[in-house]
Amino acid sequence: HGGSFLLRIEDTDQARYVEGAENYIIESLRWCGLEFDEGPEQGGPHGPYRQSERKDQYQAYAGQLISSGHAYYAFDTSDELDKARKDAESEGRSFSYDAGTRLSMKNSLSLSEDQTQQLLDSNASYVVRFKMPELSKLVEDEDMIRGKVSFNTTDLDDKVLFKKDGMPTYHLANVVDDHLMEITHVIRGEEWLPSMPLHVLLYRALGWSKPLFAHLPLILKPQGKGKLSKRDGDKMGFPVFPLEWIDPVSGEISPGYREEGYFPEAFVNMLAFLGWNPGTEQEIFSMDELIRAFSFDRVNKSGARFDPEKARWFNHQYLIGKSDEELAGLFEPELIEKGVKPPAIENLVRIVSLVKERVSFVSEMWDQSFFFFTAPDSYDPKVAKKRWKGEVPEFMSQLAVSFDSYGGGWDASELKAKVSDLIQEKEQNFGGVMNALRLVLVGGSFGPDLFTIVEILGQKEVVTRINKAIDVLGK
RNA sequence: GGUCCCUUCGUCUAACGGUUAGGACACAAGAUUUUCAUUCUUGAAAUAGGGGUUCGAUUCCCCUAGGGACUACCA
Repeated sequence: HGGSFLLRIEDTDQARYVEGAENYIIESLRWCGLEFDEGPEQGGPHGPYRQSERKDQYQAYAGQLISSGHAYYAFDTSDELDKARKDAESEGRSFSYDAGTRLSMKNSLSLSEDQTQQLLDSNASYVVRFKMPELSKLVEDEDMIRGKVSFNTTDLDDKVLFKKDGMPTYHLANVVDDHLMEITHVIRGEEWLPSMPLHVLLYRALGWSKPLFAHLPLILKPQGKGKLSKRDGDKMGFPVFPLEWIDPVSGEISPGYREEGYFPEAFVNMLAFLGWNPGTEQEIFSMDELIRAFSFDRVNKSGARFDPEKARWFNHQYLIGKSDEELAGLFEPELIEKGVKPPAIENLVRIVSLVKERVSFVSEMWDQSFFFFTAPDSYDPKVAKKRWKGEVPEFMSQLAVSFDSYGGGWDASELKAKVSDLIQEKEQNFGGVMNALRLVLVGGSFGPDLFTIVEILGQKEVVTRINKAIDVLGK
């Protein structure tokens, strides 16, 4: 839409302050490629960007709401509120601080003006509550995703707008800041839908025009009931956080998509398709394509179950879309970590091209290609039993001699022709020999084209491996 | 419990009154192949149930059921 993207930190709950959380949010957005134009670090015309630094404004607006009759002081202690809740519960009802109960509570509506003033003067702690209109009134608003959504004011309660610690609640801070910071679109999770009428009423009470609302569907657990939680990821082995997070207090580590080896493009693409689709059969979208294709009318209303398998698939798609050179660059550090000296870059590029189709993550390339870098230290016993028998060991030693004395061009097709001739000459079974040679070179029954492996390993190494296998597996 | 939102293959979803209900993931079978994968082909798989409205409902309305969210001086 060509607008500005502001990052605002909603840190009005001082009790829940977490060291490093703000930085984590910023780093996560950047990793995803979501660049914001204004925020706490770089500043901008709508600052400050932390609500804790905008504290002064909220009190003024709370005061304005009180003078205009849209809000009131409440002096109830938390003990008194607990008691009211308990009393209601014992009668089988649930307590709601609303038009029906507010006059029996301790607030500037039930108290006289003098009493209220006295409490205020004596520095009694108080909160400011929104005075929900008591007449049954329909609050309707247009949600960009859900269309018309309606609530009745008689079902709504008097929410706290301003806390006794001098900080606003989300409801007040969000409305005030969105107005002051000229926010045009409020796009948030569906869990906020029940708060929409309160927010609409607040905009009206303050005499402001409201932004557009869009309530997005939630991400649900892969199995079972409810929305996706960190526990589901731990249980099923997938991350729920974009970046690894280490809790500064408990030290608990939550894995991240970045650390698991997901490409940010794949992560964003996967997420974009949870609850939205372009209406075409295209599934792989770059950030630019996503920006161009996205529209609210193609966002679904119902929650979307997260599918870890599909997430893997997205990563696979991006992996095979990358150049062999780029992947080789990403794979090289893994080799060093495994204690392997990386081969010449052109060889590594070639190896990568052979295995990229087979994996979803760079980290999986090692399992598919280790035999290019290090001789197998064991032979799959099942394969050995099946393939290393009869005349095979004898033929293998002849093959070793033949490879050793080979003086022609060392490339896959020539070698294949040469070995085929030898097989025919000695009346061997082609498939049987191939499988045995594969066992010798890679240690099992897997891997890309065998003669390509032979070519890449080189004359000396191939001979060494054959002789080693004869030693280990016997003649 | 109350309020609000939602409901198409196992999962993500397409079809904005007329389609043999389409695609993708996962699954199964077959083909290819020197192995394992890849790839290709094929298959199985859905309109929650019941009422309306209509010539005609996946599509519009109502009820039921199921799911989800909220119900804090948290966001």
